Amino acid sequence: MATGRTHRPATRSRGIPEATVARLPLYLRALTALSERSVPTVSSEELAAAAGVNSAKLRKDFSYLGSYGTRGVGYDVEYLVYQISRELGLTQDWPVVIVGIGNLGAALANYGGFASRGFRVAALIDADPAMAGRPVAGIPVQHTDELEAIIRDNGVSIGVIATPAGAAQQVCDRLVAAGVTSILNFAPTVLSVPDGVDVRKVDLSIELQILAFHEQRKAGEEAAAGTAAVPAATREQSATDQGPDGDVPAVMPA
Amino acid sequence: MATGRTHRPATRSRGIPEATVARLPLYLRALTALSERSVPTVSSEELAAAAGVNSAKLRKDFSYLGSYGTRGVGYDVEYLVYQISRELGLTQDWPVVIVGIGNLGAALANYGGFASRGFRVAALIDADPAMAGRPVAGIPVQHTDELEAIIRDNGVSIGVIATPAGAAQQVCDRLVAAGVTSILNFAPTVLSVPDGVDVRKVDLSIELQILAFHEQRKAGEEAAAGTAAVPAATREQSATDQGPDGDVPAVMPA
DNA sequence: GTCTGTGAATGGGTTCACAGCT
DNA sequence: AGCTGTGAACCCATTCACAGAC
Repeated sequence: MATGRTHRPATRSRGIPEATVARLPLYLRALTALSERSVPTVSSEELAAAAGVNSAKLRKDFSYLGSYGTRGVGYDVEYLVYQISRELGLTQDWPVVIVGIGNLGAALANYGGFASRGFRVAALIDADPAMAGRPVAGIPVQHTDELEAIIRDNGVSIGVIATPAGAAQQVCDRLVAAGVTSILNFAPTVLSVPDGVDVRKVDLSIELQILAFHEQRKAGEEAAAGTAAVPAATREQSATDQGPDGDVPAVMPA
Repeated sequence: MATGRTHRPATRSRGIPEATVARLPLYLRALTALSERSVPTVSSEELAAAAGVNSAKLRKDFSYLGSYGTRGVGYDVEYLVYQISRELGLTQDWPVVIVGIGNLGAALANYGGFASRGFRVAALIDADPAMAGRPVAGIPVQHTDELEAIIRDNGVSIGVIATPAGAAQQVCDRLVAAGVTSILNFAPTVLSVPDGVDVRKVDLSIELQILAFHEQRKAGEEAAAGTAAVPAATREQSATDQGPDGDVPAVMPA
């Protein structure tokens, strides 16, 4: 779209590196913001700053998708938005179910970022009969008994688990048995799944513990450096590369 | 504690790899579960399975902390729990503030995983005057105006941002100015912070987009492989190595 | 015999630096 | 002259495989 590029993807080889995949949503967000401001083109330097990465990495990442830029000029914003969306599979509609409608489940149901990027909350499911029928974010909560039917009827392939830890594996098993092949797990447990099913986890307390580690380190160094060697420097773009596994999240086909 | 080990940390060199740090909380969780079941020792193989990693990685990780195992036997559970806790800085109390008490903020406030691991919610802060005084998770919400005073009075160094994207940078600036040096950001924005401040981000929609990418890939391959080449295999431990930044989350001193 | 701790080998990802297109 | 695209170098992380401690 936009400037009619005549490129064919060329090296449409298999395999975009996992680390690159994990950054595509970041680029997409930055590009969407530019698009809304009607900015027509952007350089790797500018876009990298907006996404919080360095420009060499960004160019390398884009090189895996194809040659979508123009030397001496930069990237066409609209065109890139389209290419990345397509690559991520966001040009199609993904119905998702959220299981476990506590505070977190409700937060997820209300989260605008889903709907805006091709994800549609097909159903909210909770084990508590008292929740049944009650609407959350305009969607009525259904009972766990309906889980299998909901998955099948809506062709759901992505499930979100926001239950307590104790229930997570059981819910996971049922989701998988019913046909779900991608799971986003917020429960603090290691889920086991069959081959071919992807699991990504988000764990709030783990993130805090990692911060605590660095925080402790800072405190130690400060003490070691005499009294007040506050390094507090000038405001700059933070890199915070938490990538795969916190780290580079390599979602692997289990 | 437990079996009096006489080791000195020996190679107590600087620098545990970031990828290792990101896994320590995982090991700690698995160990805590074993501890509750009063299991005295555990082999690298068993513990690795419980944490969802392979045993070579686990042993290498532990080797960075020191030689805390016993060849031919395994690791003393209690002793390891203590060592990892200490390494992560969880033997001290970390007061945290949560800013933005919507559904997500409330979910975080109610999340048990915090309190159980040395984190104490020192205050909940929201910009909406209507929220002020209302208790969430037993803690009264305070108005944003109080932010600086709360940080200073409680010696808070870790802040959690659960506000809408638009408010996040501003909140971040105020937190940093007031003395916070570690931030966990749930708002879908890139935050810029001065050197010396760590930021980790958790982005729900990014995780879903990564899943969608793999989901799309699966669908494509399935189609390519004729009709129904469902690989669905036997239930096994899922690796799902999402490490740094989704990837290996390298929290870097910005 | 068992299981840890770790050098060596391998593999991915990031960064550098520049050739090549506009 | 400017900015992309990419080989090459570098660095970090994972995996292998075994020596060494129990």
